[in-house]
Amino acid sequence: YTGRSTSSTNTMAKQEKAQQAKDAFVTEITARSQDFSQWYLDVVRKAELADYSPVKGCMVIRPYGYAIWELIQKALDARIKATGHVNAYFPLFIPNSLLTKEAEHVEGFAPQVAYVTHGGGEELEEKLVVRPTSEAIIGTMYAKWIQGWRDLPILINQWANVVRWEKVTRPFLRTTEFLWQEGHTAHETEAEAEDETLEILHLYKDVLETEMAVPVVEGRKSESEKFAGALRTYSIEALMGDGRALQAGTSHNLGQNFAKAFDITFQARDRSVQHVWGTSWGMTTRLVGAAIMVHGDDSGLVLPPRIAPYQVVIVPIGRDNWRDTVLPRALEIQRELAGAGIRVTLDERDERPGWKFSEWEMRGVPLRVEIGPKDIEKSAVLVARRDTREKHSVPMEGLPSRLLQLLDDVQTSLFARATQFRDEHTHRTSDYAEFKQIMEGRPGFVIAPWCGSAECEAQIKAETQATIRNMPMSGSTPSGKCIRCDNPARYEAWFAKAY
RNA sequence: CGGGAUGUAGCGCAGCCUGGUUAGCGCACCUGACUGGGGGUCAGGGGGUCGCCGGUUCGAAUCCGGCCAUCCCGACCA
Repeated sequence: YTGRSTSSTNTMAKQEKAQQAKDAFVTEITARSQDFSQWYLDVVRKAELADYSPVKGCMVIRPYGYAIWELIQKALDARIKATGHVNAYFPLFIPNSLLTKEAEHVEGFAPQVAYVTHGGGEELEEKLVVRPTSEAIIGTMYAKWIQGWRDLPILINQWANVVRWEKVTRPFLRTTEFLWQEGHTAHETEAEAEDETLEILHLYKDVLETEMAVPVVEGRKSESEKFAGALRTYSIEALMGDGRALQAGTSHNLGQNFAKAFDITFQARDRSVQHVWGTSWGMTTRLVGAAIMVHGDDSGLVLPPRIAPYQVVIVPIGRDNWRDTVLPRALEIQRELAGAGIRVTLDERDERPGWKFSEWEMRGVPLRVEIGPKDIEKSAVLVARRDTREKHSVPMEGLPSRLLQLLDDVQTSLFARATQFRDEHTHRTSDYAEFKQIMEGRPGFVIAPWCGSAECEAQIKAETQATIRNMPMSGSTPSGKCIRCDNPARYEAWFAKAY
């Protein structure tokens, strides 16, 4: 932000001045096209979504950012409950010995774990792990709670914070501490666990697409990318505005791995004693980052109405005594809209209208209602859309239903726009030279045949920085050779450079 | 964790190289007035242990060391 003109002369034409002020503002947020990463950080800070704390990698989620998270949470929680799950809460601390019970699990998480070694002024006999995820503690409890097949399934979710000591952090996308929900279920059969894993995956996709207007690809993770200790991991993957992919949710079929490590057994219908089949799945505050990076533009945040803390902002406009003439009418409209179930705020601060317009645009409010003397005369208001920036006069009569309809339109068109962008940035090739060429820069997804070997996967990553995001279940089985080697292709894999 | 950069008021910066009154500027903020349909004008005002700790010096924002945090580029992850 370079600041406005320091000149106090009145010689500058009014228009010129306005333009200069506009330019000055525009520089307040780095242009998205110019530096996506800096743009993202600017939006997070200027829209007051989050702020840095004194602890490395730990952010403060500010009220506006938290409100977005709460709306995502609410939508997700409702779906989790509607599918028969219940919420509970497990402890933050896990005895180190429990984490180490599942070999792959501990190997995967050990480097990222924070420990508590002292308490009450004394060194602890056994250090405590600050949970990076809760399989260990929940598995331990399930072992106590499950005796016979009638105790199954157990379908528990928890909303919690977890800590992973990340080397590189970014607000929302990767923080040392983050908020999430983690579901942990136990089942009688392998098939049931697999059904559960996929049901949740579909549920996650629905939340992203319906609530957040973010299109995602559902698929299975490769061995190297799967969750530490899982049998199979599935994910939903979204494409950000800079052409990089973001894992937006994961669902794991744990098989009997954790059941065996934690002795979670039950007596089956045939009287035999068996280990349960487990799943775990989670989505995190990272989703807020996804919403920013998928929909945002040069002016800042663009929020899909369903996760917008304010869906409509009313900006009163007027002369001299506007507080007496315009404000009462604006308050009336606010009440009317709130009564129709619209999340609405009225900006009655003593600022100039243009200033307010820009501010609320930066904060991504989907619709702005302007009301001034001219509108009152016509018994109408001006409605401006954040996504298209169109501005129309709309009669006050029937305003709530008209706005509800517009909010739907915005939600739909944001999804359509994001889907189009994703599709335009999804390529398909079976030629490695072409693959490498496409992967220069930030192209989005590249669909390519893969033999399934970890070696090819690692080589491709080393040579192009691209990783296998997942292998969609809907993908056809390819007939030719692997993109990199001469072995027959077994999977259709979606590659991308990822966050 | 390696390579690079940065840290001075809420934000953006100057000052540092060459140590020396009371640390400066723009925006933002506060008070008042005029204004008000895309970031307005005038007048007056408040706000800073110069990231933290230590060293050198008569004297440190400035020189030296350590630490912390942030950003960018790589290796690891939601």
